[in-house]
Amino acid sequence: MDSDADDGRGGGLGRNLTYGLLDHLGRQIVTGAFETTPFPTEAELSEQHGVSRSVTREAVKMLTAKGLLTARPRQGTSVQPVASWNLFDADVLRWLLERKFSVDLLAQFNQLRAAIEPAAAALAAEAADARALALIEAGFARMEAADRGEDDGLDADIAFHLAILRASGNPFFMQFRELVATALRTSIRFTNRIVGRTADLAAHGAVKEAICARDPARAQQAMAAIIGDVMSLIAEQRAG
Amino acid sequence: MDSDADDGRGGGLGRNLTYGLLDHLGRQIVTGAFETTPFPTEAELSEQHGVSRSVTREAVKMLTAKGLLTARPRQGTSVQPVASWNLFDADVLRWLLERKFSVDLLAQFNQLRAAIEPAAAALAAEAADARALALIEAGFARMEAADRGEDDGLDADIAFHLAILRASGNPFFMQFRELVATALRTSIRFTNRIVGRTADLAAHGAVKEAICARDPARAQQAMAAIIGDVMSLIAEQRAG
DNA sequence: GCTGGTCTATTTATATGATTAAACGGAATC
DNA sequence: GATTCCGTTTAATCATATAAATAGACCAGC
Repeated sequence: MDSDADDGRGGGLGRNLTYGLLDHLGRQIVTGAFETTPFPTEAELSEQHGVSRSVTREAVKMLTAKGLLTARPRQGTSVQPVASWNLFDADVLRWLLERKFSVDLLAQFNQLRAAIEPAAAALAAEAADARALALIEAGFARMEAADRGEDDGLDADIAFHLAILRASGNPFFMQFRELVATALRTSIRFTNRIVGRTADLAAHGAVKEAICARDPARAQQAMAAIIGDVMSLIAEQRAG
Repeated sequence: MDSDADDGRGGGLGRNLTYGLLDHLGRQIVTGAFETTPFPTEAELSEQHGVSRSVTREAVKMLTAKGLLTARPRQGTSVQPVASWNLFDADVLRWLLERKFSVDLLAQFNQLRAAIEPAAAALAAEAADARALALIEAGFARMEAADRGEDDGLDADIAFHLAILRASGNPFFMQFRELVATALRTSIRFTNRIVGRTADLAAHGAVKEAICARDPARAQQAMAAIIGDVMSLIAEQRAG
């Protein structure tokens, strides 16, 4: 308990010892802390972090459920290859994006967005009910307000994109809500000149209009333009 | 040769008591067993399944990590709303698809495939290396063999689609490999007349050719045609 | 020397108990 | 009526013991 290794308590994530350890180990794993050194045994983890074996085991089990670890008797606990990590777990994605900040990973995530969000916009144009449309319009209104300096640009942008994913009516597309929010929020440090620009406002408005007009093709195209714009800006950052 | 990802005992289900309980509870949750009745307490779970509290707690922690449960002192453990389930966890998806067999869910998953796989095919046409191309060709060769009755049609179909996702070079697209495999394998009972048909062979060949020719647009279009075909067949099943 | 089995040490897996902390209902209080 | 306080319930945590699994050392037999 006099171990100063886990003094980061009190943070929002440190809801309890298990979640604190989960977060700590998750970060360590994605930053490659155990690429050269073997993953500690239960006893070592417990001692290093000053917690009981129960806490250690439950944190390890959660990391196992997220695909980061595997544990076998006598062999010990070891980090799984990246291919088996569940990148669509919000915790895992956050750890990955927060680690060093990988522009490559952000670019790859936006390749995914380029596939997902236009399709979601098209579905939304077909299937959105009144409530979903209202949320999209509310999101856009916030972006307009942000443009006038009356709201937060990032929050407004996120709200708009999440509203469209929700309006798709497809639970698999809705699943990306948390991931997109995480990615946008985590990457703000790097791309804060990108989101919330005036240029975006027109493009977002075009998406909103197309969905309200029940025009899937136009909605898809307009959303593709937004993501394409973001991707080219990331490519610029990458080059220069 | 036979890369048995699943150990003899049904893929880690009966690997130990914790995984057994995890699977059992996961199925119960997605089938709605606790929609009316409250989720049991630790002590009740332990007693009902004849296992120790350690096993119970660790299984609950894994289900928590997958977004199915939440636990708080005094309030007990309770099932989370479906919106917070991690549908991109292979276990969760399998439980969902196996439960009753939901055609709606299968249709929605194929809406996702319609967004993902054409984009992956386009990326593959741009980025695939020699090894990735070889895997795609091997997958197609297996489909041809299956058409002659010399291989399993489902396995061949899965191998082909997974090879393209891998060839995209994007870890987020690769993430869908396990999910697509799970969905195809689980839905075979329902759609076994769909996969492995002769008509598919030409469409799959077109995708392969386009990727080998480094033609992203054509690869995307050809893949979209395949998924579109599957979707219309599901729609038929649904109607009739 | 090689082959095959056994034995042992190590580590996770499981069981069990006791204690602590958090959340909530409701009684007591103002 | 709102607030404070207390008791109950339950998960959270700690601690310890035993079981199971297995990698690697060891050993017998040929």
